[in-house]
Amino acid sequence: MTDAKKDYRDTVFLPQTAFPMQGGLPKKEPELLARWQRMDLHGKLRGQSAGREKFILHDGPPYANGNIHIGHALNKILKDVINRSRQMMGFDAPYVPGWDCHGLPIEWKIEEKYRAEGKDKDGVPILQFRAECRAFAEHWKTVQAEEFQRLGVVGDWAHPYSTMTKAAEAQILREMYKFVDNGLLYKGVKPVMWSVVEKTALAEAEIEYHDHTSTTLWVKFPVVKTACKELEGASVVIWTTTPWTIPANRAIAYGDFAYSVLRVEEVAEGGIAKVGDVLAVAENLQDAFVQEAKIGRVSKLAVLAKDDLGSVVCAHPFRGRAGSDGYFDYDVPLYFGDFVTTDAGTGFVHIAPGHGEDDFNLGRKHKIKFDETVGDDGRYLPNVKGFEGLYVYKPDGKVGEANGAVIKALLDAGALLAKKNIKHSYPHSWRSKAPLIFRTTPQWFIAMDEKIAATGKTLRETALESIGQTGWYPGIGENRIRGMIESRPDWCISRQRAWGVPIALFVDKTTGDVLRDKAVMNRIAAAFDADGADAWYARPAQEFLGNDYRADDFIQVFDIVDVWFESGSTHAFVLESGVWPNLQSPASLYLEGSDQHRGWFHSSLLESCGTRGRAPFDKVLTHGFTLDEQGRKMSKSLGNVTAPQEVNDKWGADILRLWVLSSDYSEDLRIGPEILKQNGDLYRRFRNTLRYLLGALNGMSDAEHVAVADMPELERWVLHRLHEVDASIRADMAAFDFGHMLQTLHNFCNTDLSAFYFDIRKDSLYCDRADSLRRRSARTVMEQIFNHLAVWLAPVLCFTAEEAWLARFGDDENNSVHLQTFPAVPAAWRDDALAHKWAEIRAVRRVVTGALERARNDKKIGAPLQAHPHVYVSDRVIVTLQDVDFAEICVNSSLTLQADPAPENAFSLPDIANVSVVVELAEGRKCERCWQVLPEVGSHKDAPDLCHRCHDAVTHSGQAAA
RNA sequence: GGGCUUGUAGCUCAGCUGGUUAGAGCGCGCGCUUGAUAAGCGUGAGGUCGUAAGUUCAAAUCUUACCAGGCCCA
Repeated sequence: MTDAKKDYRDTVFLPQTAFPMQGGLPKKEPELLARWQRMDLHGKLRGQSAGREKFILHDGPPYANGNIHIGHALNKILKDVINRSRQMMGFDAPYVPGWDCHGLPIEWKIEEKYRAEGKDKDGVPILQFRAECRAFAEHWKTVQAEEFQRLGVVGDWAHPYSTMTKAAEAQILREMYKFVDNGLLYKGVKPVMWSVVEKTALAEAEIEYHDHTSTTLWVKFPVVKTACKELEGASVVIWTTTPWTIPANRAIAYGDFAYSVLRVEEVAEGGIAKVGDVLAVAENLQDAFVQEAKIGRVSKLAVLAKDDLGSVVCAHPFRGRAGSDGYFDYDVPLYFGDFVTTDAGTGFVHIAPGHGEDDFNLGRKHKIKFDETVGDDGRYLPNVKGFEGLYVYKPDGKVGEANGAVIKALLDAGALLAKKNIKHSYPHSWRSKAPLIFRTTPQWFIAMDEKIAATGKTLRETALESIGQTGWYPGIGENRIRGMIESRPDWCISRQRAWGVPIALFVDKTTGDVLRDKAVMNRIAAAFDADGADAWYARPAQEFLGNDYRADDFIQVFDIVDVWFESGSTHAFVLESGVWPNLQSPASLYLEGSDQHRGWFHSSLLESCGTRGRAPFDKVLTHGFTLDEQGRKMSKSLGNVTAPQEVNDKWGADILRLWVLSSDYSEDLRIGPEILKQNGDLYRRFRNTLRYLLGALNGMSDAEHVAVADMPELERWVLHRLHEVDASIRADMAAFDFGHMLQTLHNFCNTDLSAFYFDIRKDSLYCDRADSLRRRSARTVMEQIFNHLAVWLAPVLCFTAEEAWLARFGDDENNSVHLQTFPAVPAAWRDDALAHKWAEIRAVRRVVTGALERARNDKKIGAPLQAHPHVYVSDRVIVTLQDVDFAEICVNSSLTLQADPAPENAFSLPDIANVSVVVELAEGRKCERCWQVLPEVGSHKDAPDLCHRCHDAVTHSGQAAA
């Protein structure tokens, strides 16, 4: 033959596209963001979908006090994918992002700044302080908005909501007034951690634990009433680390374990017990007690169990005390407490409901009456007769006289058995470092179990009903929030703080009643409309009260409302307000981390049930938390933190989005370098599929289109798959099952397209004449694949799908994949019989590829085009395969199908019966253009290296596609 | 300590109401291709289903305990 073979590369239609293989996302994504901004994508979306059925995902507001972390990214990405997919399913899905701006963490930041400047918060005018808090929140709101948008989140970023706007503050107040109107708001008391130095309550996070030396006491409480003979004339022994709480004692708690009744037979040196005393203590603490109390010898009279103690009533050790005017003459009953342990003490816990959490709860459970005993300055109040005015802690934080006075009184009463100093961990103020006390304070509550006049139901009942009417995703969320609502106490909505919305009420100084005058409340709310909540601090009380009342007769309430009440009211000042006319209430969906069963879902549910009688949402979806690759919590000290900003810069936001959707977000999600790399690989498959399609569609025009009926079976099978995939992923999107959707899409790209359809059609695409029916059919179908795939991927890979879309349709600024809806799939594409047939074809093909692999290992062949498989199958299968070009399907140059019995050495697969393959070399020479090995090559004098097809194609090259 | 919850190949996930040798994709090894080429195709090796008991003819799937996580409380 000729020496120099002709190079036919230029006559082959190789894929051509400007869409690069490498994403370069960190650089590309900001460009696309700027483009969306320029073209006002969000505005176009809204305009385009006006009038459609609405889907309202109401944003739960993040707290504006720092950069976003990976958990924020997870949350916002998930919301964005849901919004985008609903939009593309044909809904109008407007999204208004929001921020939670009031609250303690921001106050702390400003206080911290003051401390650094040597200033004291209390010396700063409150309006100035609030202004600084506002500026701080505003700053972080701006930062977070940037960071969220970088993730590709589309929404009304120009008009977000926040809890600190005037309109929001005014509406929050109006929501509170609704609870005044419906009678659920009441004033009660609650024990809090109190600093007598700062005269303020402290939140959990403001408390530091340091060692502190406390005087501990063992004290007798004489039994005065009991059904248990063994306890007649005996005393119950309690142990306390806070002697000053003894005057506030109202009960004694016992546990579920054995108690001994002991008779003192002998007192050791220094002991103050008396011979003949009969004392009850927990059995396994009795030895320690006997030793501490310096009791020489005891005899055990009896052992009692939990049930023996239920009916016991003691007297307070100060009963009948001179100078107390009978103040202590009440009964001290015994109650079971599940918090009682035998770690230390006597197994009996003295209960002062005003001075401890467990104490308060037990008191509430048994409706124990009690007084406030200690004032905000740390002194006993006047009602504590005989002790009034004594300091528990002095204003300088030092121990006051109260302990000493109590100990002396106990000694006088003969009730003290022992005392001892111990060093233990004790709560202190983070500011003054002074020790704290538990103290009841007046607070505002929303009642859970009072009937609302309008409905005749309690808030708890209404909330529980609403839970049943809400769709919970995953379903287990319902159990969780139901349990919480069933068991929660009344909602304490007041805080003694500065940065928030004041509970703007007036309380009558003489009656203690809340002023419920509509005119006054309206004036206050109007002032909030005009000036925000600052009005409450800036304007004189008389201005609100008008001419009907005198400011001197009322106490103006300066407590602020719990921030959970604020965010629980977002449905009112965002969805219902009319400020965003796109929105409506109730929301279709609330979506947050599973911690919000206790937080935002919970407070929104209660707020809305109390004011509107139903939940503000139809569905609630929760996601898990982000952990590192080992499933551990992320922390700076472990060095396992993945920051979204870093992922954006290294991989791109599309990879982060892919990570969210490829994970099972209903559980906790893991993230780290390996998982990101994996998602990078996953991404490449999607990107390359789009890229191959773009390359294959180079120069495609409508003139090339082929009617479905005229297409080869392979193309019609692909259309069937499009139909199938479309149905599957629409169902997935509706059910928020994006993991399954992504898997379906990935398998489609991977298994159906890349490894099967594209692999087979490469030959036709590259080498057939441009006007051939086969090639035109392939391009017609590939156009459909592209149009579907790009749109299917758009909610998840919002940047890449757009990039591909523009590469195909031009970057006219009105153009965007995000303005598309999922294209309709003609029902005619579905062909179950064809699908069944092609499933069988692919099964036989697997045996062929297996045989080719063995031939390759035997060095018999290299590329599949060198091979000519002899395929031995049953008559039935021959019928299946006879009207398709099975050589083409297996990417071989030629192939023989035969129904003969297979030779001994034929290749077969265990799971595919009656199919065996023997691989031979294809006969003939390699066509230099299409690389098929065919006997005909050499028969054309003018082109001795070409097969018939290629000769024809080259001869008619003028008709080649561009 | 309590409530809810999770634990299947290196990774991300399927495995419904218990029933043949536990699946997929990725990654990894090997081979092919060099006309999707920092790509494509084929193929192979990976799991005592957290551990231990129990129920059952039969358990990843049911029960109990334990271990290791997570969220929310205390």
